[in-house]
Amino acid sequence: MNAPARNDKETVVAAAMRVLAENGLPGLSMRRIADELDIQVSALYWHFPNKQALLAAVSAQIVGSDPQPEGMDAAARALRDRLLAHQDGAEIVSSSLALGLLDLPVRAELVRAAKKTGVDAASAEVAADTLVHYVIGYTFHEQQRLHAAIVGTAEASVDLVPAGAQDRGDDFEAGLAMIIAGVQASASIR
Amino acid sequence: MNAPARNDKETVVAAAMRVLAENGLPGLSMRRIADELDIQVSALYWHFPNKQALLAAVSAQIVGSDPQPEGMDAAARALRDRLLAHQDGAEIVSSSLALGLLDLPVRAELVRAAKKTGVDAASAEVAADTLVHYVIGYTFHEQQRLHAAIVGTAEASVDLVPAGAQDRGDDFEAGLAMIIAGVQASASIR
DNA sequence: ACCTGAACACCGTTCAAGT
DNA sequence: ACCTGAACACCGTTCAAGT
Repeated sequence: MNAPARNDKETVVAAAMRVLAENGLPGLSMRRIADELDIQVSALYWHFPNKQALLAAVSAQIVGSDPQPEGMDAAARALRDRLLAHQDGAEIVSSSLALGLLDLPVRAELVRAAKKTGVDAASAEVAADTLVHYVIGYTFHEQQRLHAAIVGTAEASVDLVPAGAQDRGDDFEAGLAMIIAGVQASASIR
Repeated sequence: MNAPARNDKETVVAAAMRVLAENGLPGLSMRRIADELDIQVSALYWHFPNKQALLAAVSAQIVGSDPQPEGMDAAARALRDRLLAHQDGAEIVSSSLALGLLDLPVRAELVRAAKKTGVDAASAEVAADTLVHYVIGYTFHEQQRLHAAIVGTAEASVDLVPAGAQDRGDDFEAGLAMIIAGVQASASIR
């Protein structure tokens, strides 16, 4: 009855986002994405050369496009919020980034903000990368624990979760403040 | 001719380390480990409940046991060296750690060294975790790029690799110094 | 205590062929 | 330009049965 499915990169990525939201990264298989679109798995390979390329497009969607809040702290927090907004967001972005398949829009703002503290250009790049590694590493860890808590026996009392989440956020802020203090210390040396 | 294979956790982990060294994490399958030991895959499940548990034992081997160098910088460098000594070491350790299946011996020394700078106990924990996230995140990124460079077309000129590796190490040191400066700055505030 | 053999329910990727 | 259908070479995990 329906006309045969006609998709493009955009609709494929949108389907992948839906599968990710429902099944997480372990459930984000090419077959499940194809099922979501009511097409054969092999059809996906017309749109993307392989799964990593598709995941890179998903990553780009997760980290969003240009308008970034100003300042190292706000930019770092914005990245963290984007990652937290999607199941296993940090892990997906981490691997796309490591494979060099993803440009992180927030990095430019981190470099800009670091320079404003008075460090030289090379140090600003280092500061940006250090912050990115911290935010992704911290959030990855956090999301994995969340996943383990869900998969593991549902023994954790429900009312401990919000309290734990608050602590996690506080620890994130404390570590972030430490790194920013380090950047500023590097600036005042010169 | 041979007596039937009789293994324990130790020999299984040793076999896994050999498979990892030769094939990397993507090639570290239960079947390949079983082949290395000349046993059936199912036999591995007598020794470990699942693959993640086996990977946690591999991770423990990678990060080594107790004697750690003193000082935040030396301890962080020691962790990095351990990760770099094994293919995909950072990725394996990262996931075991996130799943709460691995104790990092170096963390205790990082906490101890942080306290020596004069920060309070809570800040010392935050400092240790921040450093751990940085080291693992940085090294993960580095090892993935290395892998991508090998898999990708062998177009990169060979003489650029040592130079690039040196730059990577320098950037690691610069970021490390920044975080440590941040810890010391936190200490001098109080 | 440790292993075999067979099965189940999946994977990513390729390729000729269709419209 | 986009999709089907079928195949290839794999996965992790379970389970009854053997010694």
